[in-house]
Amino acid sequence: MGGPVDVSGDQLRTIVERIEHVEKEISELTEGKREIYQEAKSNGFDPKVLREIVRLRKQDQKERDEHESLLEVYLRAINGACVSKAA
Amino acid sequence: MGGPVDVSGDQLRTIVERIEHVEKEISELTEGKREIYQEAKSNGFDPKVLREIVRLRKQDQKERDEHESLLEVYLRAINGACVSKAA
Amino acid sequence: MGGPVDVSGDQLRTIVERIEHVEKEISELTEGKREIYQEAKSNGFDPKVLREIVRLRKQDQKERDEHESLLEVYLRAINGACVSKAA
Amino acid sequence: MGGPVDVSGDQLRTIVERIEHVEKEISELTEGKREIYQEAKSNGFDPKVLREIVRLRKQDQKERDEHESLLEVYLRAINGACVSKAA
DNA sequence: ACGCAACGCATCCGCC
DNA sequence: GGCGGATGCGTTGCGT
Repeated sequence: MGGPVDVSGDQLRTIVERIEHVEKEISELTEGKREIYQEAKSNGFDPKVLREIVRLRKQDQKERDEHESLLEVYLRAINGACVSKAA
Repeated sequence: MGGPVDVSGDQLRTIVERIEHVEKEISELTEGKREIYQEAKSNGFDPKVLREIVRLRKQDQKERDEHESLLEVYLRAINGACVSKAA
Repeated sequence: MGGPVDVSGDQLRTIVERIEHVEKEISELTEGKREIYQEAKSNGFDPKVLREIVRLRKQDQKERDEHESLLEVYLRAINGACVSKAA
Repeated sequence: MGGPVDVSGDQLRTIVERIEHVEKEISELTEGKREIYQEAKSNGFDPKVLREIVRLRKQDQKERDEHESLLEVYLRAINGACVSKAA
């Protein structure tokens, strides 16, 4: 224990403040999101269904990405060494 | 300080021990799972591919379930009040 | 089937896109946050401790706010509910 | 194409099923755990406190002390930030 | 040993 | 004000 810790004090403070700043921005955006849902609801849209739609679209995209990488894994497994006894 | 506290004390102890017991069982099973993977690997199976397979099967099942409940949501939305202006 | 449905369809699409947009912004900021932690770590800071600090400071701030508003309530009660800032 | 592949296929299927079985058991135990907490709650125990107790009992005393002192050092560094290179 | 990913936990918000 | 669901955090386990 000694000097280095003290030296880090300023760095530490900067880091923490940067994190806090970005977290503040995130929570503001989250708030904005909530307002969009509220507004939609007041226009007669069911928030639950809206969330479901958003969720599904996100998931579909993700699956597409995964299938791609999965394919890669399988191809490598076939070319490589999936099973030793079947070699 | 008197009886009631002691009664709660016993109950509390029982509860905590039950939880700890089930957690112990879980960690033992987790250990067993790890061993299965190890064994499979020593038999020449690529653990990564195995995990991918397990994961996919789980996901497929999940999706099936979700689609079901999703369908329900949509049907209710149609019968109910998804949009007021389009009514 | 006719106009009203299309109108709702457009509204719906707009809503969904707005939500997706704000979610994209959020995930970008989250990414930025991750990078800050990474950078800090590479400078020798323990991320876990950093997170703990951020968490504690948030909590302290919250308590401070609560305390402040409580104080305000008390002061207003004393003054007879006419002062806004305890001036 | 012939025997060996089929043999591997059977092995593979067996492995996957064994894994899925143990995972099923795990999730059932997890469910049981949840029920214990529910039951405790309905008997007037605060789940949060229960979890804390379990957590504390699990946690190694020594590690806790180390973590605590490290945190303290950091907090002092942030409040202080006084020295530049050697205390 | 590090980084990534999945799981479970704690918190928060909306609903009842 | 309690409850359930959704979101974000933290932890643990896995692969590299």
